[in-house]
Amino acid sequence: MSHRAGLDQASVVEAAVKLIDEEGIEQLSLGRLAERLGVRTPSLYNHVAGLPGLKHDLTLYCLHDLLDLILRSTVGKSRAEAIFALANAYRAYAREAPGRYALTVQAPDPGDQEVQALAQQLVDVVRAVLAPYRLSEEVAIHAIRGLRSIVHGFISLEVAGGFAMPVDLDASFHWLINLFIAGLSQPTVTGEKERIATGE
Amino acid sequence: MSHRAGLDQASVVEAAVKLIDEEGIEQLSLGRLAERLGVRTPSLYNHVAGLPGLKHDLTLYCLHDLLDLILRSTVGKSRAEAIFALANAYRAYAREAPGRYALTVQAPDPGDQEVQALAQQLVDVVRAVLAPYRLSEEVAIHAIRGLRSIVHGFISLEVAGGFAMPVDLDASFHWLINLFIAGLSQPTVTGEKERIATGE
DNA sequence: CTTGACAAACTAATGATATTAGTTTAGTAT
DNA sequence: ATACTAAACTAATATCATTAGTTTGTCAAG
Repeated sequence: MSHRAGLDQASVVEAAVKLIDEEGIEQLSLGRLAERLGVRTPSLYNHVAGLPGLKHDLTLYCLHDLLDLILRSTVGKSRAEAIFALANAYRAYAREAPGRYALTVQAPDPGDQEVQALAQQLVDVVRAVLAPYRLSEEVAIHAIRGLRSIVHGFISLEVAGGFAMPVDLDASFHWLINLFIAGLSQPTVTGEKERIATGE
Repeated sequence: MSHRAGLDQASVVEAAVKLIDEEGIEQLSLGRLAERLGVRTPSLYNHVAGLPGLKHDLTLYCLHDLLDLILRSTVGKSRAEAIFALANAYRAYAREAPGRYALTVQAPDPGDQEVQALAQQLVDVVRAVLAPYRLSEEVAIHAIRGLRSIVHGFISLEVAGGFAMPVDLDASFHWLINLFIAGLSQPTVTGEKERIATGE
């Protein structure tokens, strides 16, 4: 039975997802993956374009995964409820599958149309969630970037173990999202030009 | 002149800093570093404890570097001015030296006292900058985590090329920091609401 | 001035890793 | 049955980190 293991691109990518979920993203190598699949390393080249190709395929897989989760979490909700749902879904994904989350954040090749399209769809969900606040086009972009920064920043520091202090992480996350939502409803933040020095 | 290159730990670490500044963190390898120093790879083991040891030493170097910059940027300032100064200094560091910034953020080994101490000093600067807002101990921790998340999240997405839209990044960053500051002065965010509700 | 110790550099070897080239073979279509 | 295709293989190369053991500057003590 050593010949014809019956692999294809999907089964290889799925095995890789299992590997990073169980052993972490840093343990991902073609050798380990081949071992799990009962196959020699070079055989994988029949299904993925080497390690870079595998990572690309994995990124696509995880972006789909995450997009699906985010969509499900926010459907039928609006305003604060939707923002909390989105933020919590992101954070839950990163906690459950840190390896997969890392793949969704890695620097996308600007020339990669598929990845760009999925990343854009994620941005569009954030945009839709913020739509009820009726922000100007420019402020809307600030807010999209802001919410992504907050969520990603908190999650990164959390999974990296950057928060050592003895205060509940859920409470801190909730507090921060709440601060963001409060800011969205404040005219001084959302519209009028501020006059605070940038501190050069 | 091939023997006795006259290296020591400091010169090796400094050469590594130059390497990651010029070629990026992903190009850091003992082979490349040795080549730059005109030495064979194993010779580096006389000065650093392999690649992990080198990264540890580099992390220490960069944390010192960043802490110094942050301290200088905020001295003599308070409140909004100090927060903007801190945030801008962080962001400037990450833009000028992405490789070095990445080292300051990588997951610290909980057992590493030196790194822990420096990370704590950075947190203390943030705490000091937020002190004038007279937050409760718990809210202060939320705010410290929040500001770190915002700054780190924005910077990460920015250097990863995650912001593709045609709106000025400086303006978005400024908007977000401004939102945070506005939130700090809002009773509903900082926790006054509960105290009022309990009749104090 | 010689000598010996130490440390800095070396060579050589090992083991992971990714990758390519070329070969065998199973499954399928003609 | 035959031939094509694609999936798997073996073999080889290159890069990287690491360890072991060896040579050789440098410097200080006699």
